[in-house]
Amino acid sequence: MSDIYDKIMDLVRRRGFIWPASECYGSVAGFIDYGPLGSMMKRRIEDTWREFYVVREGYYEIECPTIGQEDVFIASGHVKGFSDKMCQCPHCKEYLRADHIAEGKGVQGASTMSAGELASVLCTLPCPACEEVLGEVEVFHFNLMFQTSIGPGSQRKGYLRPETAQGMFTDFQRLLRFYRDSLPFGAVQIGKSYRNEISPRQGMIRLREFTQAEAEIFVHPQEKNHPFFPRYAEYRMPLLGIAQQQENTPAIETTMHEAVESGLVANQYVAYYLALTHHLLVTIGVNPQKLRFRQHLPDERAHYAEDCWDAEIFSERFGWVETVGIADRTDYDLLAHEKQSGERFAVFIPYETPRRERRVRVIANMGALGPRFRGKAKSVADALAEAVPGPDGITLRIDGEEVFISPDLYQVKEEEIEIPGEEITPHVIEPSYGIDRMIYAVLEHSYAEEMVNEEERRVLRLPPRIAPIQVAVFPLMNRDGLPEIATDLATRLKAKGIMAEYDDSGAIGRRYRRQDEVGTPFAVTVDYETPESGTVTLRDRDSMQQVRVRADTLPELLRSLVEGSTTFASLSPV
RNA sequence: GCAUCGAUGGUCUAGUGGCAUGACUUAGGCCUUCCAAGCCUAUAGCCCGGGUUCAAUUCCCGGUCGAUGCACCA
Repeated sequence: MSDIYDKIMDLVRRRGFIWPASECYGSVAGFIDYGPLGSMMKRRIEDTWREFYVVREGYYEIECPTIGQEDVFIASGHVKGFSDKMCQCPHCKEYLRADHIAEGKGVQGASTMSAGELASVLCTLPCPACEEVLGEVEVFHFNLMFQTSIGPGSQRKGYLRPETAQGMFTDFQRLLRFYRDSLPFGAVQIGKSYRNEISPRQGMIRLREFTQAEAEIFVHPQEKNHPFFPRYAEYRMPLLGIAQQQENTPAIETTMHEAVESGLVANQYVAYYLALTHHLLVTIGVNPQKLRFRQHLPDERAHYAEDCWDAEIFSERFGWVETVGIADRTDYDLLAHEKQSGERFAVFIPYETPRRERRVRVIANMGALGPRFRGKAKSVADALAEAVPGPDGITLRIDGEEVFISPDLYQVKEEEIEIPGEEITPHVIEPSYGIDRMIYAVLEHSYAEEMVNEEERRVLRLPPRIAPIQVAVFPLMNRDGLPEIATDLATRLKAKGIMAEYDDSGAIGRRYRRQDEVGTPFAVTVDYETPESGTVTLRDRDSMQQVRVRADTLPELLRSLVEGSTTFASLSPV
C-alpha cells in the first residue's frame, strides 16, 4: 500500500462509502457508486451547501432535466466549443487537431471544412509531431458531451448536460417573474452533469458522471456591491492573484474589503463568494492549510469573463485540484440564449424618478404623402423622421432619387417625454462546486492514522455535521439487560432525528475503532451504572475522552454537539 | 487512445498445468466491567471472454479495471 490515496480508496470501498459502478459486469472508468455511508455523507455535504446558498443567501433551488435539446448547448457554446475534429497520426500515434494542421500549412477555411474534406487535404501534409506524411487518416469529431436522441422516428438530438448552469439561464424569464422582476436574484441547482472524458484516470477527481452544485446570481451590471458584503468584509484568507503568479510570490493574506479596494478582486460579489466558499469548505472539513484561491490568468480566463478564481484544494496524490470556480461571467450567457432563442432576457429597471427628455418628433402628413409618392410614401416618411427637417422643406435621397419634400407635407413637433426606466441585461456571478471533489478532499484531509497502545488506529476526523453516522450506541457487556437499555436508547435517539447506530458485537474497544474508521464523532456506552443512575458515558472520537452524562439529556446534547453549538471539551460530567 | 506493468475470499497475501496458503475482517458461541485481548466454529476467492490441453487460476490471444509515462482535459 503506497500512499494516502490507496489507503483512503481501500477504506471507502471496504466501509461502503464509494464503490466502482456496476462492478459485477466489470466497472467502467469514470463512474462510481456512492454506497450507504458515502450517500449519507454526500447528502450532508449537499445540505450544508444548501444551508449556505439557499437558506442564508435566499437563492432558491431548482431542478432541471439532465438531458437538454440541442439548441440549449448551441447557445452555451458546448456543441461547437466542446467538439473538435481530430485525427491520429498513423506513424507516431499522436492525437492531433485536424483543422490546426491544415491551417498551419496555409490551407484556407480549414476550420469550416467537413471531416471528409479535411481528410483529403491532410493526406499530403506532414505530421507536426513526427514529420512523416500523414497519408490516409480518419478525421473524427470528438465532443465531450454524451449525445442521445429524444423520441422515436426522426429524432431530435439531445445531450446529457455537461454542467447544471444552463438550466438557470433557460429558466431566466420564469425566475425573473418569480423574484418579482427585480435584481439581484439567484437560483441554484445541485445535480448530475456528464462529460465523456477521453481518459478519466484520477479516480474520484475526474468522473464522467459527477455532481455539481452551481449558483447563478443575476446582478445589475453597474451594481456589483453585495448587499450583505459586511458579513465577509473582514474575512481574511490567502489570495493568489495574477501578479503573484507571474512574479512567483506567495499568496496575499488579505481581508475581502482590502481585496476589493486594491482591485485584486474585481468586485464585492466575487469577493463575497470567495469568502463564502472558503467558509463553506472549511466547515465541511477541508483543511484551511491546504486550501488556496487562485485567480485565472488572462489567457486561461474565458474572453467574456471579468474575473475568475478557482478554489484549489491540495491533495497528497493529485496536487492542487480545482474544486470550485467563481466567475463574473458578465452578460455572456444571457445574450447567447437571447440570440439562439429569439427571446428577450432582460430586466426593466425603473429610474428613481422618471427621466424627462426633450425630443423632436416629425409627423408626416400621410394624407398628402400617399397620393404624391404612392409606393414610396412609407420610405419617405421613414426618411423624414430620420432627417429631422427644418421649416423650409428638405431634399431627401429616396431609393437613389433626389426628392424635395416641401414643408406642407410634415409637421415638426418638439415635445417632452417621460422615460420611466431602461432595460438591461443582468450580469451573472457564478460559483460552481464539484461535489465529488469536495468529498474526496474532505476524506483525504480528515484521514489520520495514529498509534494507540501499539495498535494502529485509523480515524476519519469528519466534522460531526458531515459524518454519516452521528452517534454509536453500545452496551458495555452483551448481557445483564444492558443490550435492551442500549437498543431502547438508540431508538429514542433515532426518533429525534439523530442518526444512531447500535452495535454489540465484539469487545468494546473494537466497536470504538469501527466507528472511528467511518468518522462517527460520538459514542454512547451503557454500562452497569446506567440502570442505577440513568447515566451513560459519552465518548469523543478525536480526543477519545469520555464524560458521564444523563441519558435523558442525550438527544438535546447530541444535537448541539453535531450542530457545533456545544463542544465536547466544554461538557462537565454529572 | 498508445506503450509498459499488474489483477488470487471483504482486505492484504503465499503458491500452482491436476485438493488454492496464511493473516486480518465479518458472522455465531465462550470469555470479558471502557479503547482492534484470548479461545472455538462458520462464511467467503484465482477479473471477463476465447484458444491450446485429458485437465487452465497458472500457458497463448482479446477485453475490462488499476498503476506509470505520453497524448487529451470545455
